[in-house]
Amino acid sequence: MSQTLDTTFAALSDPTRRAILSMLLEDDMAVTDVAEPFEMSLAAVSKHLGILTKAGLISQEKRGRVKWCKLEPDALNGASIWMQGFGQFEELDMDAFERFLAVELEG
Amino acid sequence: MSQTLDTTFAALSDPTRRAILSMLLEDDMAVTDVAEPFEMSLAAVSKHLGILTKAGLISQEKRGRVKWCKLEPDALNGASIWMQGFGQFEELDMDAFERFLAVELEG
DNA sequence: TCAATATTCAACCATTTGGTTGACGAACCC
DNA sequence: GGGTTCGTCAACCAAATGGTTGAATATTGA
Repeated sequence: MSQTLDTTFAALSDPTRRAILSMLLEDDMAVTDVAEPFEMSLAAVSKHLGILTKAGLISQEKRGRVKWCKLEPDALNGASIWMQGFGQFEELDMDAFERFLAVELEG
Repeated sequence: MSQTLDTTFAALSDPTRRAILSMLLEDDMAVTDVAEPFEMSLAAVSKHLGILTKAGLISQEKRGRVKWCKLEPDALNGASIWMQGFGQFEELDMDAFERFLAVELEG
């Protein structure tokens, strides 16, 4: 359990990986398409996807020669419960969330 | 902002640091008392406290020769908003949270 | 069949991380 | 003043992290 929180939070601590999760919020994507906006090698993105997969935050399914990446938001439940214990956070403000994502994605 | 999420999630990815935060949920503590339950040097715990302080998750105030550590739960707001955007998580279940902490603390 | 596409693997590298130890500076108490 | 307690600093170490490149593996399409 503590192991799970370790890997979940560690996976979320990298901006590239958080950006990938945000992208997958829109729709499932192939590895090559996930990698496209990033200024790093495909192999590096593939590693990030491996870390996200190991953390359970995404799943990958190969169809033909392309591997599809899918967000698995339930993997955040444990971490969310843990965090919420530390304060009564405001109700989810969807506008605030989208502002967050906007700032994150523009770098 | 993204910088903040980096340091927040990175700070939370270590089990010792999460345990420290849980301890501080009870009450403010001196550095030596924070270190007591851990099987590592005081210097190591001091480093962890430095990381938590830099992430804004705790604050430290020196009174006399003892330095008091205080939880700063508001520092979790940003991360919480970010996470909640990925799924409509259940309402906070305090029992679930306490079970989490129990498992974490017993190792 | 053969070239192109999609993805990973393996080896390598620099930096960061989490820990150690020993010395040090401040504050307290006898 | 001198020993004790509180906490950090500095130097060091092993292991993990995030990136690179080049070769390898599948699958597709002409």
